[in-house]
Amino acid sequence: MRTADKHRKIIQAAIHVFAKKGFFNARISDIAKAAKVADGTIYLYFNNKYDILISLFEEEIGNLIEQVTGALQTITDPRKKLEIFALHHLGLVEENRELAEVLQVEIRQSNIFQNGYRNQKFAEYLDIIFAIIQEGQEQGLFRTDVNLNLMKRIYFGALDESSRLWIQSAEHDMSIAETALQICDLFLSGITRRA
Amino acid sequence: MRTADKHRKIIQAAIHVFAKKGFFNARISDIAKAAKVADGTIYLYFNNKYDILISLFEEEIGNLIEQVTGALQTITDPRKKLEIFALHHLGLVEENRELAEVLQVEIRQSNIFQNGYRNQKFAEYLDIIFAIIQEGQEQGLFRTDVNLNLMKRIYFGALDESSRLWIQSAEHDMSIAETALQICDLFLSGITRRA
Amino acid sequence: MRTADKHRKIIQAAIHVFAKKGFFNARISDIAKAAKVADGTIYLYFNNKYDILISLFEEEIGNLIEQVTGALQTITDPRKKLEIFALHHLGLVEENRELAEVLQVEIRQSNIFQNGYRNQKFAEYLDIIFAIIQEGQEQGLFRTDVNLNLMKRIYFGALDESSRLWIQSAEHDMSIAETALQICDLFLSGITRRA
Amino acid sequence: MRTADKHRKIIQAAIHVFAKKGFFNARISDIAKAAKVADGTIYLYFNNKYDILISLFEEEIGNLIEQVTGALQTITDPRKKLEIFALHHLGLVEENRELAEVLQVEIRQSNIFQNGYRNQKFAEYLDIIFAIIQEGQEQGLFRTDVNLNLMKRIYFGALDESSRLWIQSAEHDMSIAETALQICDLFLSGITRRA
DNA sequence: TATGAATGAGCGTTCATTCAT
DNA sequence: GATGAATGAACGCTCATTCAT
Repeated sequence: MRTADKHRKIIQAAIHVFAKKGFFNARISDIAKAAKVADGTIYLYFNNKYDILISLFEEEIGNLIEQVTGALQTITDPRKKLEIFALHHLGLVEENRELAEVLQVEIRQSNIFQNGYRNQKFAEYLDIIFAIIQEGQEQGLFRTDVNLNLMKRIYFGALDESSRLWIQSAEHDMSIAETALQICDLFLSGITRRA
Repeated sequence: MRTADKHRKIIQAAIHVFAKKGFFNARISDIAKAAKVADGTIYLYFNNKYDILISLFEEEIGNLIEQVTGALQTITDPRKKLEIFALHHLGLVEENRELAEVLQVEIRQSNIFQNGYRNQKFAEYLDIIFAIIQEGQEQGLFRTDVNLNLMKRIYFGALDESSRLWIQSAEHDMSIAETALQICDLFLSGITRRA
Repeated sequence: MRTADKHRKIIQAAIHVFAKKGFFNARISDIAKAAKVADGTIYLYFNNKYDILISLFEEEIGNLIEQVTGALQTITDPRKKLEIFALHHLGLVEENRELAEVLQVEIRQSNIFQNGYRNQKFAEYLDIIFAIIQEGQEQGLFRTDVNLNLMKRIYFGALDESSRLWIQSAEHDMSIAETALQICDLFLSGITRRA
Repeated sequence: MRTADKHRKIIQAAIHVFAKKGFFNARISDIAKAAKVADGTIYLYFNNKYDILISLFEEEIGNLIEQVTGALQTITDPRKKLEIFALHHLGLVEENRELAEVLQVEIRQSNIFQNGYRNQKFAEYLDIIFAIIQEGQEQGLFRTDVNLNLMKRIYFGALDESSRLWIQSAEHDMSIAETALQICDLFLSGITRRA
């Protein structure tokens, strides 16, 4: 438990530091200080600086997946499911803004790791959208004339870019929930099958 | 003229190197080698490494804006305009894939510069979408119940995330143009005012 | 203690390297090698290269001041005090020739630091002479028709230039102590009040 | 003539720049800009950066020697000669303050040139004092119990340190001429042979 | 001669990582 | 396990010098 605690503490510290400075501008000593451990201690829990980022991704997106999946469990209407997803995805900005920033910014950098690391968890996360839309298509609710993988990306892209807008703006016209609902509404209007 | 040439050559080299390695993993000597100039020569044209990235952004997005604006000039239908924008935005992936990668990845990093640099050109680029949607609203074509700034971001996010998908994938279900048209179609379905 | 040791070790190494090459020709790696530490270690003890020189000045002149002040403690005759000062000042050439060289050469460079660093310790050192002469004047031993600050500088200049002569020369007509006594004698003859 | 002119112009510019920044902090391009020539032009007149400093020394001290020697020509009394020398040496601070600064600061750095350059002209300059004192000794005016080379250095050191004081101070108790006279008076009192 | 763009060796400094305690 | 002092490879940037024009 001790070990798990310290691992957590370092990840939390890393989220804080990466959010503020970005991965490359962040120093191991910054993270160590924020985690209130010695620099060397970090290397008892992680192989290297990149490993912190990878672990952070896997664990935090894993959590997200769990939460979203849990919230979707009792829902049957794919349209409602898309709404839940949107509320959760944007909700992260309020619940854990720093994590949202880190995931948004660093997740993109396919070349952040010069080795060929692929973020499997992120793919899983996107697949939640994929499954929902597929389900809707099967129920005859959603259009089938647009590529499914593309729709998945469109929805995610819309949500994520809006999330970034929210983070960057000082003032906001709408609440984060309202934003999520509008995006979902627009998307549903777009993908709904019409007579 | 000589001077402008070398400036260009260095920017081109930087696009190549940043696309491959990312800004932080890129070395000045990598760029110099790619541009076939000496390391020191780079500093005759740019103040520092960050300045290369900033210049790259401003110039290349400036070019994009010019091209898109030019292509939109003769079009009157806002729906057609959105299509043109999509074709151009995604078209960049084919025309200049490396530039597309750099703009996508590095443009996000609000904290890449620890000073408070704001990418004015990028805002201008997004405003093209804003203006089109606004025009459509004024003509009674588009919904007005969704926040305009949000719609702008939704469209851009959808396009950009799809662009990223395209870049990352080895094989593709559709052509880049087809992808653009599908995204536009979906978005138009979503934002179209209905009786 | 370990820490203080290494600080000392680096200062000693810097004295050695600065004496041989001068501040600007000296390389951090030269000092590191002479101190038998890694280059980076130096930056655990000093902010930058200039800081090494500043610390060196402050500490070593501080030591000098302590030694001279200690030696003057029991003396009452200002004339004897001037002699003691001369013996100490020139004595440094024998005791720690490299330090003498560094202090002599680099101390002058008011523009060595492009920022406005003022060597407070050096002023303190000169003030020892000032106080002695002033005391002699009060006792009616020394002339009062020559500006006191000027006299201070004359004595110091004479001693220091002689010190430089000694360092530069391969062979010497007199011992360093004899030199000090002659300078003192000459100065005393010059400043003594006559009937 | 053209050539000599440009040579002069560069030397003058170097005096200006070295005085302000010091030899090592000075850039060739600073000197070129001050001389209103191109960087490359400097290398048509000087072998390298060190060569500028060496030439500057030789020429300017050569000028000094000429001037002082000229002024001493008609004087017979060695005491008067020492006074003339002092007035000239300190006079430089007023006539050409920047040159005075450069000569004072950079002349010391025996290790400024990592090769073994010896400043012959400076030795000549000091020998003027040597000759005067020797003459005074031969005329029975000056003490012979103090080493002649030492006396030379004492006088020079006193003058030069006073010159530095003058340069560094914002306000002055006395005129530069008065200062010179006081130093000379003190020195003469010190070296005068007494019954 | 004169220019100044181009060169590239060289150095101060940083910081991820190690390891003796 | 935990520490943090020490390491040293690595890199951005500078600037004396060169050379094509």
